[in-house]
Order: sequence, then C-alpha cells, then structure tokens
Amino acid sequence: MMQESGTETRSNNSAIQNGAGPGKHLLECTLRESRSNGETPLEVGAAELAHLQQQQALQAARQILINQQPLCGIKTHKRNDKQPSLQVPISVAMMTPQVITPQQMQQILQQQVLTPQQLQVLLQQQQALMLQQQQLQEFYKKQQEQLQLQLLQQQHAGKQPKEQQQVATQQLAFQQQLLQMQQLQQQHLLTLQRQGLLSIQPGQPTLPLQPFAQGMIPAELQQLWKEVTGSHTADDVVCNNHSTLDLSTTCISSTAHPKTSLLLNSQASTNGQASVLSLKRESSSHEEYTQNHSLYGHGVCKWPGCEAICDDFPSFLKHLNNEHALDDRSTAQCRVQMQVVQQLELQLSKDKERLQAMMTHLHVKSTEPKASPQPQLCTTFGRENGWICNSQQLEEGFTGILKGLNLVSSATLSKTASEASPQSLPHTPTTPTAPLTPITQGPSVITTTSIHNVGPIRRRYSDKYNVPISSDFAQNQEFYKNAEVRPPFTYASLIRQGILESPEKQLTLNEIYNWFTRQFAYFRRNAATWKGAIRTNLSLHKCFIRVEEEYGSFWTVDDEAFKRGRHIHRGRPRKPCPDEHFDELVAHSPSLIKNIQTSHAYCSPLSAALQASMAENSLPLYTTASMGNPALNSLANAMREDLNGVMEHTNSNGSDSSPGRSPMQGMHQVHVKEEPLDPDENEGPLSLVTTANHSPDFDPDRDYEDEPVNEDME
DNA sequence: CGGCTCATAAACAGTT
DNA sequence: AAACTGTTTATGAGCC
Repeated sequence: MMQESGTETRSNNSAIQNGAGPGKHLLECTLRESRSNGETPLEVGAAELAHLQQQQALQAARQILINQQPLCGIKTHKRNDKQPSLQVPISVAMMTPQVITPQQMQQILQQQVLTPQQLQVLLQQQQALMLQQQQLQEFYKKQQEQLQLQLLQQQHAGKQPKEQQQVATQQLAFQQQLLQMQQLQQQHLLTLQRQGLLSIQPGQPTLPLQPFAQGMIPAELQQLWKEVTGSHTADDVVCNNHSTLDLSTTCISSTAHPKTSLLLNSQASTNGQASVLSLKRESSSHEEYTQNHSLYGHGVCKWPGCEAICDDFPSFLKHLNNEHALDDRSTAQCRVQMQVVQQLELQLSKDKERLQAMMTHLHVKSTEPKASPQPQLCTTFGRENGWICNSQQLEEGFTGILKGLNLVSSATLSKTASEASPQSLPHTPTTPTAPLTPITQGPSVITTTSIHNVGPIRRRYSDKYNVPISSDFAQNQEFYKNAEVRPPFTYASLIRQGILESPEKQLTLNEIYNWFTRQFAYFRRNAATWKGAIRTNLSLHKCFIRVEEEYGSFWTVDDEAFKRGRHIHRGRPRKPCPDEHFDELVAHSPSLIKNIQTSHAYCSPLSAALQASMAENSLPLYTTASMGNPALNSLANAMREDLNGVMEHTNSNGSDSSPGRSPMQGMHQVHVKEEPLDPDENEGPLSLVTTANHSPDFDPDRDYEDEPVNEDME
C-alpha cells in the first residue's frame, strides 16, 4: 500500500507537468472529504505508523530548509528526475500502516494530556517551524522573482523551448517546495505525536500529501502560494479548512476523545494569529499520561539506546526534549525503530500465514466469519452442530497448544472437518454403540494428527461406557483451560469429573461452577446457559446425590449409577413433596428412595464421600490409581448390600471414613433421586447411600475437617 | 420411524 | 427484592 503511494509520488511528476492527472482527482476527493468534515474541528486520531512512513521525505525537506540549499536537484532539466525528497525508502514504502493494535490505540489515546512542559515544547516547536517556513517563504520569493525575471527575458528575447522547459522545471520546484512545507508540517505533527501530545484518528485517511503533490497544476500552485504567502502561518495552512491546501486531516481536535486536550482551532487559524493552538485541559490526570508514555518507564528513558535515568516525569520530558529532539540522530533512530517494527510485522505476517496454512490443512475455514456472537454460538451448538468451533477458537486452541503443550482438540473440529475425512482414524469420542476404550485407542492427547479423528459432532465422551473422560481430560487439561473449545464431554461427565477431582469427592453447586470455569476456557466465556444445564443435570441425572448440610448443600456422585448411565427420564413422576418420602419408600421398593429426610434416620450412616468412594471402587477405571482400596471396597460392598435390602439402621461409623469436610457434620439430608420402577434396575446395587447422624460415635461438635480420608482406613 | 440421550430453555418454588 | 439453588417440564437435535 505504501509502496504504491511512494511509487506514485515518484512517478507523477509528468502528471504535474501536464496539469492534470489522477492525483488531481485524488486531491479533490480529499478536499471534498475534508470539507465535509470541516464543520466541526477535525480530529486527529491515532495513525502513528501510517505517518511514520513520511519521515524520510520529511527529513529531506527539513534539511533543505535548514541548510537553505537551493534545490540543486530540482533545477534539473529532466522532467523525470526523482527528487531525493520525494523518494520514499523501501523501508518506508513497505510499512503497513493499518497495523495498529488496540493496545497502541489505547496508549496513544491515553497520551493526550498536555502538561505545561509539553505545551511549552509544543509552542517552541511551533515557533521553530514558523521560522523555518519564513525562511522557506523568503527563498520562494527569491525564486519567484528570478522566475519572473526569466520569463520576461524569454518574452523579450524569444527564448528557445529549452528555456521554457526550465520554467516548467521551476514550477515543479515550487510545487516540490510546497510539498516539502507540507511534509514539514506533518513532521511537526508527527513529532508531537511521538511525544504523546497528539494522536491521529485511526479512521482518518493519511495525510493528503501525495494527492496534493500529484495533482497540482501551476494555477493551483499559484493559488496555493498566495495562500501560503498570505497572512497564514505555517500552522494556518495546516489547519485552514478553507484553504485549497486543505490538510484538515491533520488538524487536531479535542472532541474525539474525552481526554484529548489539544485543540487546533481551524477558525482561529484563519485570522493570521501566530498561535493556532487552543489548549484545553480536562480531567485527565498527569499521572495517567506519565504512566502511559511509551518512552518512559521505571524512571528510565526508553528511547532506543538511551536508558537515561530520569527521576520523575518532568525531568524525563526535559531529557526527551534535550536529547531526543528533532534532529538527524533522532530521526535516524526512529528510522531504525521503524525497521524493527517492520521486521516484527513481517515476522508476524509470516506466522499468520503459517497459521493459516495449518488451519487450512486442518480443514478449518479460517476465513469463515463467526456465525453468531458467542452467546448464540453457545445457544445453538447443542441443537445444530454443537461441537463446531470457529477459527478464532482454533486459533485460541493453538495458543493453548503453545501454553499447554497440547494440541488441538477433536472438539474443535467442525462437522465439515469430520465429514471431510470420514475415513480417517477411529473416532475419538465414544458413543454407546461405538465405544472406544483408551486401551485400544491409546491416549487421546489432542494432536494435529488426531484432529482428523473426529466423529460425529454430537458424540461425546461419557464414562458410563467405560471410557473415562479423565484420560482425555487429563491429557488435554491445559488445552481446555486455554482454548475456548467446548469439551467433548457431557455435562454429567464433567460434573462427575469435577466432583471426583475434589479432595472430598463432593462439591457445592458453586464449587462445581468454579471447577468448570477453572478448567475450561469455554465456560469462562459462555456462561449464559451452562450453569442452568449443570443444575438440570444435577437434578436430572440420578448419579448425582445432593447432601444437605446445616448450611447449604453439596453434591456427590454415585458412580455406580453413573456407570449405568441413566438419565432420569422425562415423563417420570415428579418428585413428591418431602412429606411423602417415607410413604413412598414404604410403598415402593427399597431401592426407590426419594428425598429422604435423614433426620428420621432411615438411612444408613454412610458418608457421601464414602458413597463416592464406593462408587468409584465399582468403576474399575477409577480404581486403578488412588482409589483402589480393597478394604474400603469390601466395606462399601457390604454397605451396598445392606442398603440393597430394606432401609434400616446401620451402625457403621461413617465418620471414620468421612473426608475432610464431613457430610456427617450436622444434620444431613440426602436427597436421593427416585429411580423408575424398572425391574432391570431392581436387581442392581442400590444407586445411593445415605447419611445419617445417628451413629453412636458421631459427634456433632467434632471437627472432621482434617479427618483422614477413607483411604486411610486401610 | 421410534426410542434414547443430551442440551437447552423456561417456569416455578424454596432458600439465602 | 434479588440472587441463588434446585426441580420439573418441554422441546429439539443427533444417534442408533
């Protein structure tokens, strides 16, 4: 992009000579646009990088002005001579001004508070600039006089075309001088920007420098010159919205940002007053500016290669103005910094391309826009293709890769992806009909190769078919923590996992929430529905047992019930009110237990944690590691058998096996979900155990917080 | 096609 | 009163 403008700048001399060209149209458009904006003070936002590109040209212009060198290169007779001041270095031309991060924006926007010192600097620079412009104007007057003299000579002597060509070249020189003036203005503004005094509106077009230069015809040049040499000062030109040299995009206003305090009054600029800056301070604090100055931090000047120690911000400003003023060295350093940024951007673009290629390779449409905002995505995924992830998610997945040394989840794959490679490796997720055990499949660490191994979108891991989510989950834990990818597990599986991961095998609802948000980036953002889903699952899934404590309640998991994997079917009778509990129990089978008020001591005094442990012992996948406990297992089985009969008092000392936060602590209610009157179910072990406080050894005042867990019973 | 599982939404009640 | 917690029902998608 900038290369184009640079090329145009170099190659449009002929257009200028012809008095017409594409640049003129560009200029008109620019003027039209700026006039349309000219009703109100024009705002200059943050486009720092966009303007850095012009520094090279500005530097050349500045040198000409300072040294008062009479444009030796311009006085050439060759039309197509490329002037040094117009040559845009490759490094500049390669700049990509659109690359402005939000952080940069923020930084720039926050740098708009002017301190008195800054105002002083600003005014000083304005004065210096005006001085330079006066010098330039004097030079121009001399040039014009010479030109007129030559014209007169030509008229009288009937000079040859070669002389006329020289006249045209002189006009070109004028135009270029004016261009340099404009560049000087921009450089000044750029300097202000760099010092945090100004910001450039991001949406603003770049300065109409090239259009101005390209489209200028001699008549316009004359008009321009009149205006420039009139009563306007340099900054008038910059901010005069009514001028042909409308550079209104460089004008500055404070209306853009509430913190902006620098106002260039375009109205005032027309009255010929030297000062065109109307400065206004608002509520922004000096500290804020100090904190956000990119060149100052931790008491050190961050100018490249400087690192001068500045005790406070004013001293830093002083240092900045003294040591890093607008001179050749600073400009060169800035140029180097540009190169650095450019290299970084180049590297970034390369990495982006690499990512793009990776995503393409992985059948993810990276260019596919988000179908809907996240909440909707969350809302619709379950009903349509819930396991689709968009490119952003995948990208975040790669972030998770880098962070967690894991790779992409199968959950990140879209339906398209899975359909694109239907013959690929076996499906990672399991289904009731096509279970894949970790034994046959091996660890399901998410990799770029396994990303192809996805099954239908709604297939999810479910422990109830002997496929533990713990295997996949543990290996991809970091991934799920960092990538906003929905885990391919059912809510029930996840809830169970969270409960079982807890040291006491029990969690309150809020703790379950926290576990979800802690473990899954997806649930950190998509909080709209999943909490309700968790509650529904807790209520609906009979493997989850609610144990009421004196204060609040917590949830445990009955893994046996989970293993059987039976949702509470819809249409099943509603839970009765508590008063019906006992009658229901009596009326139905012993395995049909509902919302037992354990204060009546109809339940065995088995702790909820023991229930969970029992359940886990009945699930081999969870007994292999720390859960394997023969003694506990036998005890649990005994109790289960006990409970499988009629509800009766048991004398088991639940407190002995109670975990830290003992459910035995106080009066507990175990709300057990009713099982349907299914003959098949009756022969299985009772899916629940209850707690009671009638154990002889139970001491309500005893602190079970640090009780050894049941594994210690061994 | 019917049944099942699961996700989701919503209504409702009780509790904090 | 509002938020939280828990229960229940309804609906629909996906799968077998």
